[in-house]
Amino acid sequence: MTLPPESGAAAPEGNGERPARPVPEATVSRLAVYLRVLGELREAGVETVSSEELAGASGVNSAKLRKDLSYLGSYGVRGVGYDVTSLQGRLQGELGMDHRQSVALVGVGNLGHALAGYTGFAGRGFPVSTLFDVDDELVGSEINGIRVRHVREIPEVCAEGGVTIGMIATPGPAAQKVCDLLVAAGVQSILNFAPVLLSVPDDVEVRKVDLSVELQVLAFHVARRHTGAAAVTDKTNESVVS
Amino acid sequence: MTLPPESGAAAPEGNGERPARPVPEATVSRLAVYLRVLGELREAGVETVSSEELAGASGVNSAKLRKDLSYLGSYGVRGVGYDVTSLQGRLQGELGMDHRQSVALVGVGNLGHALAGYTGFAGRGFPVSTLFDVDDELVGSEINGIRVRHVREIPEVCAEGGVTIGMIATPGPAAQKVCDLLVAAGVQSILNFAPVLLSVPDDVEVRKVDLSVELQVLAFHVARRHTGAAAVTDKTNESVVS
DNA sequence: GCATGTGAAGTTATTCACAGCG
DNA sequence: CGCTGTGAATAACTTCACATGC
Repeated sequence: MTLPPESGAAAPEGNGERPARPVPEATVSRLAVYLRVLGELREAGVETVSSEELAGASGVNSAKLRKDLSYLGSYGVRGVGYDVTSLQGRLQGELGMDHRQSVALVGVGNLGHALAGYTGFAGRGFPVSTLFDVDDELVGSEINGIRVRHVREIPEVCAEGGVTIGMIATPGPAAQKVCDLLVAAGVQSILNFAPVLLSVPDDVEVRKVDLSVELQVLAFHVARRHTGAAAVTDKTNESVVS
Repeated sequence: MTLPPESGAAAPEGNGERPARPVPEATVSRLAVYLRVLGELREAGVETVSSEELAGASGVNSAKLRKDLSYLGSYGVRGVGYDVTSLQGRLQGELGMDHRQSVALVGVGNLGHALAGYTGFAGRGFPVSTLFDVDDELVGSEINGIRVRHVREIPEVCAEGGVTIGMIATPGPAAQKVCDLLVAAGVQSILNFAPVLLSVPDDVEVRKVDLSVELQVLAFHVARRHTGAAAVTDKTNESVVS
């Protein structure tokens, strides 16, 4: 039985905003992608999409998309498709965009500086509200209009500012210490760019972005091609063939 | 039948360096992590690790680690563990680090600039050898000692330089065009930071890093906690509990 | 008629648990 | 003995295929 543990009263509507469904982790990241695509569609004036179209624009197949959306309940119209605006709203709610999200970034070095200025975050509902660093040269300065504060201020500032998400872009050796400070400040979601494994209480969610790992996976495939082997077990490909 | 499809004529060589095993995609990214940890261990003077230790330091459980390594053949000693140096060498080979990898980065804006200066790449065997941009202000200048060239030069420069991996850090709208140029130049592995779906021939491997998606996944979990729900189906957690 | 929503089947990945070897 | 290596069991995820309902 692999079926979604259907949590009791389904309450299709009324205004029952909460089927309390257990969304698979793999689905969550795709929902974020669908949400971006829906935004583009809406800007383009599209009012309705079929699963086929939305899936195509998101790089997945339509069955997967429908299954993903089914975890949120039924929001499509048979024979027609999905209303772009209302599906967008539904996804925003599901992905926590109706709560205010406030992001703190620790480590304003090379990468951190770029992240602080990355317009993609604010544009997508994740304004970086505070910057932290240990470097006294930087503390007190402003980057992209945001003042850099000293790492030791993390506890107060994060609590005051209602920070929900912390990003760590420090050198590896500093990351755990910073992480501990964030956790102590009540931050329960952390995006870690430092190439180290963070230890956290298990009510804290950590996601790691490791750029070297990404390159290494690509290098593996380069090597495979030269070895002439059929490489990997996988099958993930809907790319448009030239 | 889940067993490795054993690809026909196995060992062309004398000393069986290649079982021609089909490494699962999920395993590949973890191998990259193990490789990093092994490097750290070696620098710390450690000569032998058990699967338990290496797994702990990598954030996975030991059964998974052993299974992962088993795809490369047997390199451990029962009752003892793995020799750090030789396992490191084995992984480097498997991950294509014995081929020369040369990385081209397209888009030297906010994020691209940071990537160009990211020491983690060169340090881990992925020197960024060439930068490209369309901005005439940038073309001709140097960043981190690397000259910025015009995007239209991609074909020649990539071919000459033997570029094996392309990184795209342009704004979304430019990404597909850049991607086409890279592909035309023979680049078969691309790391895409632009928030768009790239179309490529299916002999080209694309990996996408979407920072907003990462944040959104975290936001989802933030929202879940406030909803008090048991959230997700998943179970991916080996974080050290405080 | 047509596209959604979903059980059921298939595939891939993880974990268990223990045989086998140093 | 202890720790590796691995079949067998479990779980997660994907795809199929079709009944369902607009």
